[in-house]
Amino acid sequence: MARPPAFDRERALNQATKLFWARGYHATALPDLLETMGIARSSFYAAFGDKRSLFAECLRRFGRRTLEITHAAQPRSTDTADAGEMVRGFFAATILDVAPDRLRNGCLLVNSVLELADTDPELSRLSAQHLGDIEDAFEQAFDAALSNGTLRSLLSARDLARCVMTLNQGLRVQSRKRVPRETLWSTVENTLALLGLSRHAA
Amino acid sequence: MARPPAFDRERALNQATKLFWARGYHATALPDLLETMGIARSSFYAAFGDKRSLFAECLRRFGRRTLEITHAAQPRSTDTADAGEMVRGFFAATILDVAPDRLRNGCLLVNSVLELADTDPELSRLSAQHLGDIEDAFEQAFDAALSNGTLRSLLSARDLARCVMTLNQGLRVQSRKRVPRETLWSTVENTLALLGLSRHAA
DNA sequence: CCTATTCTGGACCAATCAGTCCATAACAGG
DNA sequence: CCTGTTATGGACTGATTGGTCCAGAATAGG
Repeated sequence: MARPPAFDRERALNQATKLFWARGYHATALPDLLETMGIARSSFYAAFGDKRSLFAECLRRFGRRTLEITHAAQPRSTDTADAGEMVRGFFAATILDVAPDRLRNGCLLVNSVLELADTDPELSRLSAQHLGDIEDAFEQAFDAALSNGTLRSLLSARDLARCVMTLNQGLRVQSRKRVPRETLWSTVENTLALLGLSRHAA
Repeated sequence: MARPPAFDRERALNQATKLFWARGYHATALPDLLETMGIARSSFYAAFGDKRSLFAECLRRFGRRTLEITHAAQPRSTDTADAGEMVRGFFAATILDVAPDRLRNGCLLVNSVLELADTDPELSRLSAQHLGDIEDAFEQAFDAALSNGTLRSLLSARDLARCVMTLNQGLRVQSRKRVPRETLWSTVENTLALLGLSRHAA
């Protein structure tokens, strides 16, 4: 019994995420958001409340999606899980199987942690928390792999997960430096081999 | 034969760097800069030209200083150089021997690469270039160590340097997440051991 | 003491920022 | 077809942005 919205909410959020991802929070102006979202000012405030709220929602969506990628990278059951394959799958999905401009943008969560650490600690902490969720997923995989013997390591599951996440974050910085995909991937291979997460290495 | 400046240029630059370091480029407003620098608006534009120029100068100073730290971490002559000690020294200087708030700010170069990748590619590239200088310093050290036999590795000097820089950048992200110093350091130890850069490990 | 030169404080500017408001348009149920 | 309800477009706001300008203060050389 009312006028229906003229825009697709999901699509609008995706477009907004793209822009925040590329430019960051502060440098993304409202008029630009409105344009890519294909939405008028008042509709924007009615539907999303706030620039900051919109950003928080983009962050959550991005975090959720990335966590899904992480889980999807572990196809088999826990018993036969190869933790190395999971990590490799994660990096393949986010480095190899990704459009050039997406790769260049790095990771929205990493970008936001850095940008907002001082300006908006709450949003920064939210980003960090999503990264923490991914780290936890890795830790669980390592824990399982250490238990069932498919992985042997001097490091604990937690330490392994931390190393992988540090590697990940370092790679996202490299991405924004426009380091070519192949170089990123060779860093992944080298590091995974050293961590004992590669079947091809010592 | 003229009125002398009423502010200390070096000190003003240091203060400006601090602010940029904590908040980033976009979120640092001119009035805040003027206040911490202890300088009036017109003097600012006379002395530094521009907000952007000032930032570029801060970037150069920061890059130069960090490169000095990198070189200072390699005390001995090239022949007996222990590349592992150099890397460890670098991380000790920038993680252990640093005030809490500095640690929390991460690295100005890393922060700027990410923040300005899309908004101001030139400044981003400038930051990336300074990081590249540091990477080159590591590579030279590794090259020397591989030559004189103090270091053996499956990886090339270049690959090693890339791994160390990726580790470094990952750690700077962790810093801004407020991961405690000890945790950062244990990641350093773990990774260096795996890279064969620690005398205590395999 | 006077003058040439430089620096300083603050008024001022246009542009842009995020956010509000309201008259009107578009639909759904009766 | 009418009415109640929601969405839309765009005018408008006050605050803040980076940057300019100029009158006057401070100094050094003569």
